Amino acid sequence: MKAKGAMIQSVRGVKDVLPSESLKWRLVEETASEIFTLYNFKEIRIPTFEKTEVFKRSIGETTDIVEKEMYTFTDRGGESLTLRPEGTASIVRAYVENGLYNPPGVTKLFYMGPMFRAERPQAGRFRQFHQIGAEVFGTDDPAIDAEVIIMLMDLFTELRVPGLKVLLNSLGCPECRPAFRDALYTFLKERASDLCKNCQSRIERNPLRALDCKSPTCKEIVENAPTIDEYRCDSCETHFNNVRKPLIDLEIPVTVDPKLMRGLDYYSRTAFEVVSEGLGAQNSVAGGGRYDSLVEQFGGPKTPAIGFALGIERLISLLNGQDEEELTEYPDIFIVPMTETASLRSFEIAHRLRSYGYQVDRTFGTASMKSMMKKADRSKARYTLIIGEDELKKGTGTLRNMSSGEQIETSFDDIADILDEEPHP
RNA sequence: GUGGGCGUAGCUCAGCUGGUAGAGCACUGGAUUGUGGUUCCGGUGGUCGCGGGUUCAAACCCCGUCGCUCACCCCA
Repeated sequence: MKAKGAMIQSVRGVKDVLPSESLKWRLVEETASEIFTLYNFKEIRIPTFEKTEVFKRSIGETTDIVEKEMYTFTDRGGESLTLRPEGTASIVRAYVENGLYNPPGVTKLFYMGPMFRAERPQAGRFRQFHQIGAEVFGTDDPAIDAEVIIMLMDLFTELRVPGLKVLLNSLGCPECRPAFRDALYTFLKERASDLCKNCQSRIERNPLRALDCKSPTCKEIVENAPTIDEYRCDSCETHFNNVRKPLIDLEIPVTVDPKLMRGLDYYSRTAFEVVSEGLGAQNSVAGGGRYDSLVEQFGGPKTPAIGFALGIERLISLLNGQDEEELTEYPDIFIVPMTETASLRSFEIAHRLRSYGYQVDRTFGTASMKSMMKKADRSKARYTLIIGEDELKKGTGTLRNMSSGEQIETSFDDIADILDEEPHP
């Protein structure tokens, strides 16, 4: 590489999706869109950045995301804007702003796109990453909680992702959670000196999070900590049971995990996470839960809601080694024009074949026949159409079947018919 | 922000106790005046991440720096 200008690298933690991967992305996005449509979800497209306030108000001031992970900048008018670190906040803002609660009823929305968090990158974690998410507004019927989880698992099943399980918990509601929180607080406070530094600071800020600390000593201590089960009110308990029942009936691999907490402040009741082995330390492919007071916080009418988001990069890494060849679309026909005149003539032929829906490519530039055939071979086209002096005189081309090596001379008008007769492999 | 590992050809990597660079793949030409995939022969391609130090001599040792990567925190 003779570097005249120094190479410019991409920003840390962001990735290019190269052609070798992009078909998998399309498969994931299209499949999600199809499955969600089966459940009558409608797509919503929201901006990539918002007023910073949108995220501060929804995600919570003391969460890591808001405290240190947001890409925030000041625009020309002096207003603080932020590249969205997640989708739900924007969806809620859009739901309220556009009055989607009218007419009243259930609103089912999905979205996909990039999210931004200024974290240190590692396996399965990027600064720009992509999520597919879905949100349902307007009902707290546990049936919708179950439906949303079933829909998510349908997507994974359709994509044939192996070895997933759903971790499920209910975080309680504003009625019962405070009591649990207090109990946990005093429990932790009494043992503060034995906890790791992180958990010590969690006691005041967000004691719930000490429950899924990975430090061995904390794990041991927390083993005997009070759990939400003991504090859930009757209505939360019933709700939780009714979320679980349909999942069990449909044999969705659900594990109740009383220690499953959510990092973001807005969750209540149902919380779930879909985890996989083989993702490294970041083993969660999707996460979601219920947020019954967020719409109100955004100035809308009291509207219960539930949603989830899945990480596209993580999902795709679970797809690796699966059917990569099958996904790729190779040309049906590759044209090798041997002269200038042939090159000109091939425009017309290629154009007609494409209009019939065939994928067509050709050589560019001058090269030996041998090297042009090599290019044809590498394109993995089913057929090569050779057009040289002899053919031009007769108005024909030589059509070569690249797997059998058979070739026939054909008039340009008949090529499409010949391709049609051959079933696609 | 903290810690570990790693930066050698386009890619994957080798390079012993320091002696001024190698393989495979890829690319390209030929064997085969208009025919690819196999084989054989040849060729292009490297300021060994960058800067400094030690030394007669550094890809190799030392210091710094940048980048990548994994992990912690946390999350998708």
